[in-house]
Amino acid sequence: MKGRNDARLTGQAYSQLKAAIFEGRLPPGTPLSRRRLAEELGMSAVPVGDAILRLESEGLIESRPRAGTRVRIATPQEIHGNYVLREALETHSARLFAENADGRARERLLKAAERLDAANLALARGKCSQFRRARVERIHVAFHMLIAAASGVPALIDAIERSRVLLFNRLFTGSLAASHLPERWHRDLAECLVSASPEAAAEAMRTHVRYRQQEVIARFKELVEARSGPARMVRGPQRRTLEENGGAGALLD
Amino acid sequence: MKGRNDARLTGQAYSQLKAAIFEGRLPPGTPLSRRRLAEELGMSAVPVGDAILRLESEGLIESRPRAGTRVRIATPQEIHGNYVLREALETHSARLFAENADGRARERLLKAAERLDAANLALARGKCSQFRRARVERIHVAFHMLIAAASGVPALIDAIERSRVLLFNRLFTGSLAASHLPERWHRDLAECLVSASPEAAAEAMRTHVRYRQQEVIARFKELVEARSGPARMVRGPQRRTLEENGGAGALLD
DNA sequence: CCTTCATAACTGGTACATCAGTTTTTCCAG
DNA sequence: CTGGAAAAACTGATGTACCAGTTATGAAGG
Repeated sequence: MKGRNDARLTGQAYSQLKAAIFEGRLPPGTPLSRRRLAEELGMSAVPVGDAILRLESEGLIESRPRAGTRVRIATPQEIHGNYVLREALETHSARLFAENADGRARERLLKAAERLDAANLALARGKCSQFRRARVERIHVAFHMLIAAASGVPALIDAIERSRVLLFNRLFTGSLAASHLPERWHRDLAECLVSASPEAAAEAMRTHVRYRQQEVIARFKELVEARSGPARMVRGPQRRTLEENGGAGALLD
Repeated sequence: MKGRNDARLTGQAYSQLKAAIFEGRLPPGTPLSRRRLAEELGMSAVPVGDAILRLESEGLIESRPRAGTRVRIATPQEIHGNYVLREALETHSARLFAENADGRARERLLKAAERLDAANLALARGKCSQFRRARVERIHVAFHMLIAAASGVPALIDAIERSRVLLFNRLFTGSLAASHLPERWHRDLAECLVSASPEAAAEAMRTHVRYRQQEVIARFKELVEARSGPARMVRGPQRRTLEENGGAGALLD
């Protein structure tokens, strides 16, 4: 996803904002002011605006003209839709992997699956610090991108990355990432992708995605219900929340 | 795809540029200068820059920092990749249609298929003026979007629209849109989607997409070979091409 | 005629100032 | 206190000016 523009200010603003959103330093709902961000990032408002435009087109941010910009808050419908999209993309990705992947790629996938299952198990046992969850999530993304990469089709790889980005943001910042998975969950999937027919691989991936989908949506709903007691985040002053979340420090690496 | 920003200057620039690209008034390779465009559109360079940024993120335009912006030229690999992506998305879309679509949607799809086949036939017989091709292409898009819409999942619908947008631009401006299709091509597909099982519907769509993919890529290659005689568009002054393509008029509706 | 290289023209990137619309706060009447 | 209107503060949108990097141009030398 990185481009030639990362050297420019606009690219810096984009990267830093994106990272801050992913790592939970700017949770969903946080207001983002161009001027404020420009000041904290040490640049003018224009490149910040460009970065915001880009993040908005990726769905991480929403902006109402002349009325404010904020980190987007996901609805259950959106999460559901995102899983539908992922089912389409990753199912095909799995099929292509089973068809085309060479020996090296297959070996690497098996190893990645082992690592991922181990990390998930460790996470389920130990405590779920934000840092550890982020690390496991990175491994998880790497696993799926390994499958996608075997297709050799940039358009497909980008689309999968994009859909994951959206989901990751929503889930991670909503503290939904930590969930108990079957112990050999990814390993079984990987073995199927490596040795079964393309159709079987696609179906295995479909099952995989749908399982997660149901689990995540169930958790999300219960989370939403739990926090909807005093009907929060509906009214009230929502300015200056950036400072409350750590101020200038929230944007540093 | 349209948003609240269409009322703003940035939205106007976006819409007009997009339309001009689609309708062939700005063929692939045309250099786009912010200042020049700003002048012709009667606005400043900033909203034009925002529109360009947006179009770039959609893949219609490419821009090298401080060295120029131009309408993107597709490579055969990109076209192939786009069809791979479409196979993933539309296959799933067809499956969902067969699963979920209500009676009204099924009826409308059958009618749309009839209309599309008729239009294609007429196009194959008559002459292929740019205007007529554009019209048929609109019907074609509507047909596929009808299938996508039945899923009720915005993320999927947008992804399909986006992938079509890219392809349409590349093909249409490359004068590849006109091709001879089997007479009942879309009608058979529609009937399968309407009455067969989800799996059969998905497979029918897969065949459909792959058929077009092979056909289009073959034509594209022969087109590229045909025009690569004097090794064109490699060197030579490429400025002021906007004026050559109709000047200010090229951006009007 | 072809290459080389300096210069001029043009490009996108950024800063700053200002405009117009929205939200929050303030303050006064009830 | 309450309600509501006016004003203040803030927001994104846009215009203008300028900078730094790239490309085209054309003159000078082979």
